[in-house]
Amino acid sequence: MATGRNHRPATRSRGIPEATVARLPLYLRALTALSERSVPTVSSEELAAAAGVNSAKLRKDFSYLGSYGTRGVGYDVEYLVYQISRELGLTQDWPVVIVGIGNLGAALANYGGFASRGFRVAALIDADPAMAGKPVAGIPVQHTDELEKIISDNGVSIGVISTPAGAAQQVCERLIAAGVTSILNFAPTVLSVPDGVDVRKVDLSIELQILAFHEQRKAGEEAATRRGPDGDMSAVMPA
Amino acid sequence: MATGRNHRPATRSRGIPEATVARLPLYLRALTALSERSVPTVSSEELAAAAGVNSAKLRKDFSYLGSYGTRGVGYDVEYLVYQISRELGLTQDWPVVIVGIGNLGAALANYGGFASRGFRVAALIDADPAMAGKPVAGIPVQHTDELEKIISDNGVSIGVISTPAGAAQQVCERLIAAGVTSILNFAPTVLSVPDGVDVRKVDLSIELQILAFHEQRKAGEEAATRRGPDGDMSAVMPA
DNA sequence: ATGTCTTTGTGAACGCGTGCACAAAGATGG
DNA sequence: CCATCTTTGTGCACGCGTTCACAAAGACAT
Repeated sequence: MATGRNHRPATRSRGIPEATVARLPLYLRALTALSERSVPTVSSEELAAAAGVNSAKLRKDFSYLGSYGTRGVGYDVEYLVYQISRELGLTQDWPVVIVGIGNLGAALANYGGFASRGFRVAALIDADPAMAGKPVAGIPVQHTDELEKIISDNGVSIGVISTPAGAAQQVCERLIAAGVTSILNFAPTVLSVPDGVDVRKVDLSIELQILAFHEQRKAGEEAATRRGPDGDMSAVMPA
Repeated sequence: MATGRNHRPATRSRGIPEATVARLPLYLRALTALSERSVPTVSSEELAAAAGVNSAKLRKDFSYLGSYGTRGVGYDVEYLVYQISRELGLTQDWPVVIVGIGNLGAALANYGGFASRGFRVAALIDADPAMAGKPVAGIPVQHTDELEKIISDNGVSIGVISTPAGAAQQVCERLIAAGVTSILNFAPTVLSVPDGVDVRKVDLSIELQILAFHEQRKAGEEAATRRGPDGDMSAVMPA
């Protein structure tokens, strides 16, 4: 059992760096917007600005996918949309299940971004019997007892966990046992998963705490300038 | 106007690497759990396992904060909880506003993790006049017109954006003009912010797409195993 | 056809983050 | 007081990711 996020050594699959993969959806979004405005081609500079990254980085990212640009002109928008979609596996249909239909789970079920790009909410699952049958976002909630059957019947390989922290690990294990190999975890816990299972974590509280750190630093910066960078903190030190 | 996430060069504030800052909340959570079970001390090995990281990494992370451990024994749980809380700025109260009270915004307002650690939801703001006054999570929703007044009256420096993508940039600019310097963005857009403002992005759709990429790779792997690690993919290449 | 101009693709250097491996430090027992 | 044992703190090497800077490639005008 490997613990936590899958930090596989040398994650490079077919030579595409993980950092690049993480940016592809960003490019894809910008390109889709251009495509809807019927823009035929775009330069690395323009696209980089739209995606909020450095243009050299963007070109290097694309170079991992192949040489899809034309020098002196730029990139063909439609072609690039197709190539990135294919690379990300969005040309196929990905059924997902959402487990834990509380406030967050319901919000996820209603989130339009899921359905938009190849992802289909195959089922909503909750442990509360009172929820069973109740429709959320037009999909009836099913009870946890059905979990294994739902996964195998629909060929689900991606699961979303939005349960309370206490239930997450157990749900995770059941999902994996039933055949799920990718998990998006919203519960504030570290999940232990076997090798070969990918976990991505979204933790609202952690994001806020990171912001608080920087915020505090900004606030303390003017005061710290007085007597050097390392203010004396001995007053607050306990015995 | 810098575009996108604030990738400040040399983000190290007081010598604490950004990667370490991102893990501190993880350690804090594990330590809090230990504290509640009245565990007095913990070794780097144990704590690392609980947080899902390498023990060497954890020790190096703590070394940036100072020498808070005792060789041969481990770390004092209570003391470490205090030190990390202080470092993250969680010993003070952070009022936050949530702008955009749709499904996601409501879920965030109800999320317990916000209130738990020094974060207080000062106000919920929505552009829909029909929402005004309606209580969500016990807090009455206020109209966007009040945004500037709310920010300055409450001394808010952290804002959460959970509006549709189209409204995000405009909301962002109003927040910043009113005094907000840290933003947690749930809208699927790249935000342009001036220097000195921190933006963190949470994008559900992007996380799913990254999972899909790895999922697709796994699916293609068995086929690729036949003739070496770098399977020839020309069959699926379009003209 | 040739020259100019634009934009891509990439070699190379640099910096950050990670993990190993070990010395130093302190606890504990005799 | 000394020896042993545990666990921290860190020097060092390595690899990934980012960025610069430029040569190669192609479009386009003349």
